[in-house]
Parts: sequence; structure tokens; C-alpha cells
Amino acid sequence: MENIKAPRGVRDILPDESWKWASIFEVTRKIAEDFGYREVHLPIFEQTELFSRGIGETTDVVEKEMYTFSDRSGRSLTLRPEATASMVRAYLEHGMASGPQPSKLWCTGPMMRYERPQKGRYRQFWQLDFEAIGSSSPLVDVEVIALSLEIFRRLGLANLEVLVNSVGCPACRPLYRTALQDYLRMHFDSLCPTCQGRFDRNPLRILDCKVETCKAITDGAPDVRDHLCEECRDHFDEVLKGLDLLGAKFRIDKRLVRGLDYYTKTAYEVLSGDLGAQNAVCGGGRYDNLAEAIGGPHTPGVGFAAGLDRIVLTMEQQRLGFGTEPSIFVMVVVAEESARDEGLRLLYELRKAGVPADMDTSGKGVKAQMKAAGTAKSNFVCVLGSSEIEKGVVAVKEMATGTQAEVARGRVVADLAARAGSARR
RNA sequence: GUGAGCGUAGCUCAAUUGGUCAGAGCACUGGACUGUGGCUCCAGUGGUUGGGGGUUCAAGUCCCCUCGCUCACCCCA
Repeated sequence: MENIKAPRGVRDILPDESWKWASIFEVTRKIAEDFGYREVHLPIFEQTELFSRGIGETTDVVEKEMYTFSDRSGRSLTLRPEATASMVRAYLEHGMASGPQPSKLWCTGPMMRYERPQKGRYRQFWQLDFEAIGSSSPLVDVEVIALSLEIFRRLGLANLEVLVNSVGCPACRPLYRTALQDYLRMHFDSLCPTCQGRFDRNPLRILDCKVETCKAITDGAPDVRDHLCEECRDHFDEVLKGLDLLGAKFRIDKRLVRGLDYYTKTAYEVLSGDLGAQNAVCGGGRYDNLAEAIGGPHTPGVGFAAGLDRIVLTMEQQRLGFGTEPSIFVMVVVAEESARDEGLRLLYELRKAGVPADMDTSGKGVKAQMKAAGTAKSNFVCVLGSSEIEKGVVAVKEMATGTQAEVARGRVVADLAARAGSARR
């Protein structure tokens, strides 16, 4: 412990927690199938330009949060800070536009951002990422949002808030931007210093400032929806209509803006009421300009990223179940040294039969082996000693009841396999 | 990058105004019960008190530096 520790902001997911993650992946994988999304595995690092051009040169992510390095040939590479840009790159690189549209893809894995760690924020964090690329239909926006809500529904998450908004497109956003600036200019002196700094660079961000005085000012600010072009307005209406149709509970939040440049039209976010300041458990929206930004043909797309670390935090906070923690079903206990070979044989027969089984290898006494079986929460113990071997039986003890019975050696594996099978259902 | 709080055994925490203060519980290992767990009792393993420097007769306890953790700002998943 003296010297080498995990770097700041990263952590180990140990066995007591990893099985919970596995159960979330299982649920997610099933939902992906149910919605027709196929899994892809993407590289964990990319050419730096993919992100600097895709996400936007002036965004916080690109300006100060990327892990960028040169490899041995001098190429500039970056550990991915998010998955969407990679997904679109893969879509373009493999000509997926020639397949059925939209291409519905998903992936999971770690993302890396150099940020100050705090509750729910790590330098390496896991996301579930779903993207539908190649369609501009608002029904796809609806599907993506519905899919994310279905994940949370099946996991049992409560106390969530769904915020939806439209951030317009290159045609109408600039007009709104100036309208907003015109309004804010009248109150410029009352804005907090941070917002005064944002005024020119990114006035939309002022809308979600947490300072009370800024909030009061932006309460009266012009609404994006009144400034959307006809196309964006129709699109937004269709999305809202679709969500209503599915009975989705959401709130239109005119303050919802996005930190990444590539977003157009639909923007949405799912907030957890059981996290700290970092309360977004999922964020997404439409990004019709991303493909062009990274050098491809105009290709519309929608998607979302959900934060696994935050989902787990919320689930633990809400004391939700994670399915079943895997455990050893049978412990083989060897009563005497002379029974060790037979014990080993039995152990591997059980394992081959698909019964989770284990055995002590350190030569401990029977009592200690029993205790280990208890700690491992094993359902059964098979005791083997010279007397059992002579009689051709195995003493099978059911740990929960404490009852023990002799079972013929020839039948014991099939018998336990049957019990393990029914126990798992 | 900024601010605040905190760093004592694997875990959770004790240690009066600096003076046997390096401890307890849990966990782990062994024993009481020489072939049987979960209860009880006993014993044992385990810490250069995050690291470095300073003040002092004496520092876990005070001061400085450093590293780390936590929460918040910022930003987002």
C-alpha cells in the first residue's frame, strides 16, 4: 500500500460489486435485443481529431478534459471521452449507410475524462451507449428516449426526472442565440462572473446556471421553442407527441442545453434524485451535424449515453435488487488425507456437470472446511472420508437445514446437478 | 483549475490540556468440539498512526510541505 495505488479518479470494481454490474449488462443486452440494437465493440482510443472536430474545439471536454498522447510513431491519440463520435466514425468507415437505415447500434465500456473526481464522477467511468444513425425521423428520437427509460424501468429505478428540449439547428440556433443575448445584455451587470464570461462564448449555458440571481434573470428569457425554424418545431412536436403516445413521463425544460457542439434538435436528460451534484444518469439527443464535422457525408443520428457508475449508485441508494449473486453450490470436504484423490475426482465431475463446486486445497481440518463452506454460502457439502469410500457413498449435507444423508457415489453428481438446476430457476 | 473537510490494523472507529496511546469491534487463522458450518468462549496473525520536515525533554495529537480521499464549484454520464 506504500507505493503504487490506482491513479486518481479511477477505481477497481471488486467481486462484491462486479456481479451487480454484470446483472445490469444482462438486462441491457436483453433490452437491446428487444429494440433491435446490435452490439459493437469500439476502440478505447482514437485519432485526436475525431474528438476535437466531432465534439467541438471550444467545448470543455476537448479543451481541458482529454487524455491525449502521442504514440511511438508520433501520431496524436486520445482516450475516448465518450462513444458517440467513435460510433459515427465506425458507421462511416464501414459503409453502414448502404445497409438498412437507421443503423441501430450499442456498446458499453469505459470513457476517460480528466476531471476533478467527486461523487458520481470519475476519470474513468462506464457508459451504456445507444445510437441510431441514418434517420432523421422524430420517431427514432422517441425510440431512443423510450429505450433508455425502459432500461431504468426494468432495473427498478425510481425518483427519476426526464427533461426534454430542442436546441434547434444551424438554421435557427444562431437567431435564438442573438435573441437571447439581446435579452441578457439588459441584465448583464447582474449576472454572475462566470455567466458574464459565457455571454459571448456560449450564452446558452447561462440558461442552466445554478446561481439564483442568474436563474431569476433567465426566468424571463426568450424561450427556444419560440425561435425554432419550422422544421425543428415540427420535429419537436412529433417527438413530444410520440412520447405522450407511449405514456412517457417527462418535462419540457427550456433551460436544458448541451455541452457538446454536435447536438441538434432534440436534447434530453434523465436525472436521478438520489445522487449528489452529479445527478445526470443519462443524457442524449440528436446530432445531425456530427458526421459532417468529422469529414463524412451529412448523416442524421440520435442516441444517448447512460452512466453505469451512477446507475449503480442510484440503485444502491434505493436499495434495489441486482438479481442473484453467484455462489458455490457444493463444497467438497475431505475428511482424511486418504480421501483426497476421490474428493478431487468428485469435485471435477461436479464442475463438468455444470455445478458450481469448490474444495479446500490447503489441507485444513474438517471443521475449518465446513466453516469455509458456510462463508462461501454453499448450498450443499459433500463429505468424503475412508468410511464413505468403503461404502461407496458420499455424505451430502444440506447447509440450510443441517440435514445429512448418504447418497450412492454413482448417483450423487446427477442428483446435485438436478438440485442446482432447479435452484437456479 | 478553485474551495472546504478529512487521512490511526483488510474494514468501522477509540486514544482526556502534546506525557505507557498504539487500542477495540468486525474479518482472518487456530483451539475448546482429535470427521461437520452458522451461537458462545479463548488465543493468535496484523499498524514505521499516508509520506517528509519542523517545534518540544516528549507528537497520532501542534506548525509547514507533499501525496491521497471526500464533498462542492466548474462540467457532465
